[in-house]
Amino acid sequence: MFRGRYEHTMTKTGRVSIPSKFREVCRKKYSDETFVITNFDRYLIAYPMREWNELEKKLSKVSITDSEAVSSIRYLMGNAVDCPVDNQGRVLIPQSLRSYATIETEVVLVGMLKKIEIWSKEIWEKENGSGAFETFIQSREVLAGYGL
Amino acid sequence: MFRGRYEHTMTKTGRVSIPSKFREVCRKKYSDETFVITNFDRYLIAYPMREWNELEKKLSKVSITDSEAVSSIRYLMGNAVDCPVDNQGRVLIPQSLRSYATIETEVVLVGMLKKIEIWSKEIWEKENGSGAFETFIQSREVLAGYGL
DNA sequence: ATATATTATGGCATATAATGGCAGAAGATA
DNA sequence: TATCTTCTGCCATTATATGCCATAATATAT
Repeated sequence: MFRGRYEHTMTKTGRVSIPSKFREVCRKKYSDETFVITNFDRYLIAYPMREWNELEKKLSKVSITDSEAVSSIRYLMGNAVDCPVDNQGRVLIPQSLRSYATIETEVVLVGMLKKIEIWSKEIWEKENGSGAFETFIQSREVLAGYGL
Repeated sequence: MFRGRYEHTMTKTGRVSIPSKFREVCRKKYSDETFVITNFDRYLIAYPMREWNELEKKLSKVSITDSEAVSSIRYLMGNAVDCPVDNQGRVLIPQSLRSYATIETEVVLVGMLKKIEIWSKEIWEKENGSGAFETFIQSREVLAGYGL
């Protein structure tokens, strides 16, 4: 599982190094080093290809006549991009996703179990900077519902 | 599976480049680079030939006595056009389909699992532009019914 | 502490993608 | 048959993506 937080810088061409611990998870657990990256709220989510394929398998059962479901699929699939990891351990994040998440140079990568979140550092600090501890203390009881 | 969204421009002669990632799916998964394009809603759908054949197989089970189904089939089949991909990776979209989807120059291509949607950029932005995320959040529960 | 390996990242060269332009081929129309 | 239109192949250009090498920083081993 992916865990931990890393701060990396993006090159001018839009490439970001995947932390080596994450790549190790890719090799050992998924024996594949390709991610599918999509935008979410104000940040990006990178799924290992296998996890993404599971999702697609479910989505492909949806009838083309179910227009509400189709438009959700259109959102998910339309924003998804294959991002293979190169020999230097980097992915190219396409312009569209960069501008969506307002990523320019400083990037925060967060391991989130089966996927990775990619934030612009600026937005990360706004939403998860100081105050994150207090928020955690206040809302962690909800985890009780999951056996914690 | 086809995924991702691309904005391309159509030439004056009505040719549109198929994104290289889509062509790669054609080669690897379908080992064929011909699409069948038909109109659907206010946009076009391009099926790889093999997927189109599957669709025809299902449609051929419909009884001629089911006049409602028959007229839907007539619509789908009557507008379907074979569109081979040329050496530059482009397809010619016939005039009839272009005018149906009001495509003039700017085109949005969306990977939708086993098929591709082709939108005029103008209509795309009206229906899927800003606010798409909010719509997605609101309607994604429908996907829960499919095990997501 | 020093040597060695690994990681992150910048820079550059090359390949590929997208697409405009043009010319000949094929087909339609008069 | 002559003329016009649309289709199709090919070349050229530009921007972007990709591969590779170099370096600096960090971690690991001896």
